[in-house]
Amino acid sequence: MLSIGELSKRTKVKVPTIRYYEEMGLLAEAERTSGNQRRYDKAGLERLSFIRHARDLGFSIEAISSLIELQDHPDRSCEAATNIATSQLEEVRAKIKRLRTLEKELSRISKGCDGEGVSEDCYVLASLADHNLCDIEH
Amino acid sequence: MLSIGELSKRTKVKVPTIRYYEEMGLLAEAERTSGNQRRYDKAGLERLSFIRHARDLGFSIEAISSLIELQDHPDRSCEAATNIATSQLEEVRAKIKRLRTLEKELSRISKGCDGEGVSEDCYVLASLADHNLCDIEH
DNA sequence: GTAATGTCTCTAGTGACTAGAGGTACAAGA
DNA sequence: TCTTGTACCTCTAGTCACTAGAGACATTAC
Repeated sequence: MLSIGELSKRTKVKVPTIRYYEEMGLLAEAERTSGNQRRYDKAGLERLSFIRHARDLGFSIEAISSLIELQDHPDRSCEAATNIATSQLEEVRAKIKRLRTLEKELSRISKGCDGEGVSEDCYVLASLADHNLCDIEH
Repeated sequence: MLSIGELSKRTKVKVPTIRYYEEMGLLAEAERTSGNQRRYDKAGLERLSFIRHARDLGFSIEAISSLIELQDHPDRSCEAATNIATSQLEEVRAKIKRLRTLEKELSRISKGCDGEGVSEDCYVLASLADHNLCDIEH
């Protein structure tokens, strides 16, 4: 049985975050010692690893809740899991697209000014003040 | 002179957000009518447009504060502005990089399961449970 | 037995807003 | 001039996914 600190080290999830996940219902309430401290078994470790991995991939707590629901019912169709993963993928792609636009614009703005002048003539500030100076819609 | 609602329409910044920016010190405290309602002039409109544009480009409130400081002191070197823009660009690039990794991984996971089986055999769930099934470090 | 470290609960803070309650001001039409 | 409807005011609390800190108790190593 692992203490919360040991579990934290193994999963690289911080101690308060583990407690937070328990509060949010992602982790089952842990067993306790006579002194009221949490103890975790292999199942707890695996579930936390699952959560951590899903969070790393950007899934929301809510999405992870749904995925765990499915995990706990191995007989259910996995369509829902695939849907969640697909919509997460779409979100990621949309974010990338938007960030690429920002990147272009920022790089153009940054290049426009060498930082050697005075702020009155700064192209960075001028660009931010006047959207018409932008090449791209954003 | 514009009411807060008119300013909101022109800049596409929501009314409570305008009040929030004032509270955060991004916008100067607006003039008031005898009945205590905010009124804005051209300078207010321009400043809010600046803020909105910078927020659209992902600058934090804090970064925008610094940029406004510079705007208000046209004699200062614009090096700081260029630095802020450059570091924002770097952040955007780092985010894109990370999201691309996620995209690859999610797309691989999604493709691995057609959603037609039962969750016990779902590749999406298996992948999330076991990081070793991942191709890429993330 | 004692000291150091770990753990407990609870509250509050983060960033950038958003929502809602309860009350007041303003503009347009009768 | 009065009324009605909309806009506006302040204030508090909620969002997401944690993070920080206080003050008290438990465990472990020596």
